[in-house]
This record gives sequence, C-alpha cells and structure tokens, in this order.
Amino acid sequence: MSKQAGAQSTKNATKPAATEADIAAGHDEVSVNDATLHYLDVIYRLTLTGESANTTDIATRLGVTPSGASVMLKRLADRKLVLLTPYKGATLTPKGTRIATRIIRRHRMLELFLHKVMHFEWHEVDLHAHALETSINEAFEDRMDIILDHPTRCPHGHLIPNKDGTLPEAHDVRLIDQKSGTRGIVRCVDTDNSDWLKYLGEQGLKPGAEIELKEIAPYGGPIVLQTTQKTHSLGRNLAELIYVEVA
Amino acid sequence: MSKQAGAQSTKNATKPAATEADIAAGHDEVSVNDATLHYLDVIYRLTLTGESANTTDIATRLGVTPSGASVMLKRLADRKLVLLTPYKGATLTPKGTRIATRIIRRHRMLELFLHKVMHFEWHEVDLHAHALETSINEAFEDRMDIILDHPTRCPHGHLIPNKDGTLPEAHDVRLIDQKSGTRGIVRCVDTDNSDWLKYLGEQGLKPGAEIELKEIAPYGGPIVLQTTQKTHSLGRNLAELIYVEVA
DNA sequence: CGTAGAATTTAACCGCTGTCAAGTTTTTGT
DNA sequence: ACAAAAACTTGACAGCGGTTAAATTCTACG
Repeated sequence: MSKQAGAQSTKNATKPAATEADIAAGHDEVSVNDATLHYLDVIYRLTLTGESANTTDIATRLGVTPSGASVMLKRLADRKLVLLTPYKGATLTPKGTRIATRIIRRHRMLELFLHKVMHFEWHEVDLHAHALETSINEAFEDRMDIILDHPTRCPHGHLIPNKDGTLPEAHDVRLIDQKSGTRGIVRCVDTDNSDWLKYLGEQGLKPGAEIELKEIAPYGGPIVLQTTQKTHSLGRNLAELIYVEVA
Repeated sequence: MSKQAGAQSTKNATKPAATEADIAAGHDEVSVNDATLHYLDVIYRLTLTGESANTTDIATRLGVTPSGASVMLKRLADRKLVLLTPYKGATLTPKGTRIATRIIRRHRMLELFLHKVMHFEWHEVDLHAHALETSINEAFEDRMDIILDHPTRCPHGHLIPNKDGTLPEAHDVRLIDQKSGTRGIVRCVDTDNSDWLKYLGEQGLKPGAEIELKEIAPYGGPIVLQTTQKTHSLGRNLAELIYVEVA
C-alpha cells in the first residue's frame, strides 16, 4: 500500500499515477502517499473558513518544521494538488479537494466504526482513525458504510462527505451565537482535543443532547446551559466548540 | 504511525527506539517501520521449517529486488533483529522473533476480524490485513481480541500467537501424509493464494469441514476425499495445503 | 577439479520527506 | 515610515528503502 518512498516513486515512474479519467470513474484516486494525504487533510480543514492555510499552521498540525512543510507544499503545488501563493498561504485545487474529502470521509467513517463497532470512547477514536485512514481501501470504506448503514456524521458530529465529495445537509449553528433561551439539540463538538472531548462527554454534552442556552455572561464570562440532566457552566473556549440545531 | 522515512529517522535519533525494558514490559515493541515489520514477518514464515531464509525468497515475497533485500537484511542485522550469514541466509534473533510473532498475531487477528465482523470472504482478508497490520496499535489489537473472544486461529486456520509469542496448542497434521481411510476435521489451509482459497472455499474445504481421505493416487496423482457434501478430487499442490486433526 | 551459472552482495544512484541554518519577505508597532 | 519581529523560503544535508549494473561468492555438474 505504497508506504515506501522508493517503491512509490518507482510505481509512479512506471505507471504515471491515476489519470483524470480514473478519478472521474471513482477509481482509487486516493492512491497517493500517506504524507500527501495528511497534508491535504490538514489543508482542507484549515481552509474551511475560506481563508488560505499558512505554512506554520500546517507544519504545527503535522508535527513537522515550517521549512519541511514549505518544501512539501511546493511539491504539492507542482502536483497540482494545492494552490500556493508564496509567503501567503495554500488552498486546495479541485483535485486536491476531491482527495481531501475522500480521506476525510474515511477518517470520519473510521471514527464512527471505531466507536460503534469497536467500542472505543469518542475521545479515543481520532488517533486510531488517523493511523488507519491511509491504510484502508475503497472496499473497506464501502464495507464500513454498509455496516454503519450509510452514516452522515462521525461521533463528534462532523459531517461525513459522500464519495463524490458533497456533504450531507445540516442545520448546525454555533451555540454561542444564539441568544439566551434558545433550545436545541447538540449536533457537533468541533475539536479533536482528547481531554476536552472526554470532559464534555462526561458532562453529557455530545451530539443528541437536548440543551437550553440560559446565559452568556459578558466579557468572556462563562456560558450557562441546561440539559435534561443538570445545569452546566462552560468556559468560552469549550462553549465555542458546540454546534446545535435550533428547535 | 511512522511511515515517512524522514520522520522515522528523526524519531529514532531523538528517542533511541524501544529499550529492552520497554519490550519486556510489553510496551509497544512493534514500534518500528512498516518495511521492517514486513521483512520480519516474511523471514519468520520462511524460517518456520527450521532452515534459514535466503535473500531471493525474501525479496520475491516482498516484491523487491534481491539487491534491495540484501541491503535491508544487513540493516536488520545491524539492528540485531536478524542473524545474517552472508551468502547463506537469514534467521530471526529472539528480538526479531518477538516482533515478528507480534505482527503475525495482529495480521491473523485482523484476518479473523475482517472475516467475522466486516464479512469479507476468507480469500480477501489477507490483503486487507497486510495493509492494516502495521497501522494498528496495542489497544486496537486488544479490542479485537475481546470482540473475537480470544481467538486462536485465523480464517485459514493458522494459529494466532499469544502476546508473549507462544502459540496455542494444535494437533494439525498434513492431510497427504495420512493413509487412506483416515477421517478427520480440516484445521488449516496453508496458503495465501487468493484463487486457491476461493476454490477450496467453494468446495467447502475449509476449517471445520469433516473429511475422510479416500485415496492418494500414486506418482503425483490426485487426492480423493469425501466430505459430508460430496467427493472431491484434488491435485497434489492443493491437497498439500490442507492440514487436519485426525478423529 | 574446474568452471558455468545461479545467488548474493556491493557500488552508485534516486526520490521522498524530513532536519537545521541562513536568507528573504511580510507584518507589526511606534 | 521604518526597524524589529514574525513568518516563510531556500540551501545543504541526512536517512530510509528502493533501483540497476557490476563484482563477488557459492554450487553443481561434466
């Protein structure tokens, strides 16, 4: 499964990588290096806001030095997977986006699989999924899809992209943007910080929970909200992670 | 999970790999390169007979050139994972054996998991397991062990090593070494050839099948055997793969 | 016993993805 | 506006796991 640099390069030399036709046909467009996939994954998530991803952020997320990331970004640009404006930042090309959404599909599907089938806790699944996402193939992906009955969200509530890269419909809004008295259902907890997830999970603040926003204290004060269980008081940084669907 | 050569080397430079203490404590001794693990796996299987593994066989199994394998074997010898006698062959050191049995445990457990939980056919699981075996960690391994209720054999009937490297007890004998009239239960089909497995599976000749050896035709002739379903006539090459437990 | 042929190793090289150090560009704060 | 700081890129290099071609060692056979 193309993990050795040498083997990879040789394969690419012999057989010039997947053609556009392959990709359009839904073949294994994800047949690229592990490293490449991780870069595309990170860039995709950093550019969700619409802004381009800067080198240092990418490097930090991947645990490499900015110089290393800079070099790699250039290579990805040469391969037409990212659009790079030197000293400014990177965004994904359509091709890069297709690959990224596909790997994210696999990542989130794996997270759900690890949670539902293998009974890992929701704060544990990201790490496992990360290790596995570049090792599974389309057959495995499809099999999970069947076993999980075509899921649309990972355990944290992130949307699972469809195979064609589109996203399922959602009506998620940020909890802290709502006004006091709003009632709704938690749909997503947007972090991969294991500790925060563990804490919020213990509080029952995970997708599906019914909550009512009681108060947002001014000047960065705590957010107070009510579940069927109890009243919670959360710091801004945690409350920011919560997305709800308003009742 | 350490797939980039660069990252790996750096990691090893910073943190000088698992110590003997780590290994004894049952920590993640399998924290080595993918490539290394595949080499150890192959060498283990080639040396099961007691003879040492020769370079060309190793290279063939791994899909690399003999020269490449030769270089790599030297590195593994430097790392005290294999015992190398130049121009003669390689065997595993105790350390290499520990790692190899551990990765084989994961491989076979994965095969069973893929078969039982993900409903892949028995001739499909080897490929998937091979891709995954170097990406899972101990927690995943342990979780499979629980879900599968501490299994002792993979779908083909190979023994799943225990975590300490020992093998479960077995009373498997080669079918073709038995004399006509022997009755028994198929315990193992010793091949990873997908086509052969598919065929034998379609014939019902898989672990658990009750069979009676009818006749072994001389001079390389066919082997005739009887299951509860029908009478089978197998070529020598296929019959050789079958191991049974005599009734 | 010597030699042809097979197996193996060595040498020189490559591509990938990193590192660190140094140089360049952009941003920021006064 | 301009200097300091931050961000980014470039250059020189390393390690891994491969390649091919050439040299070496082993083996088997007449």
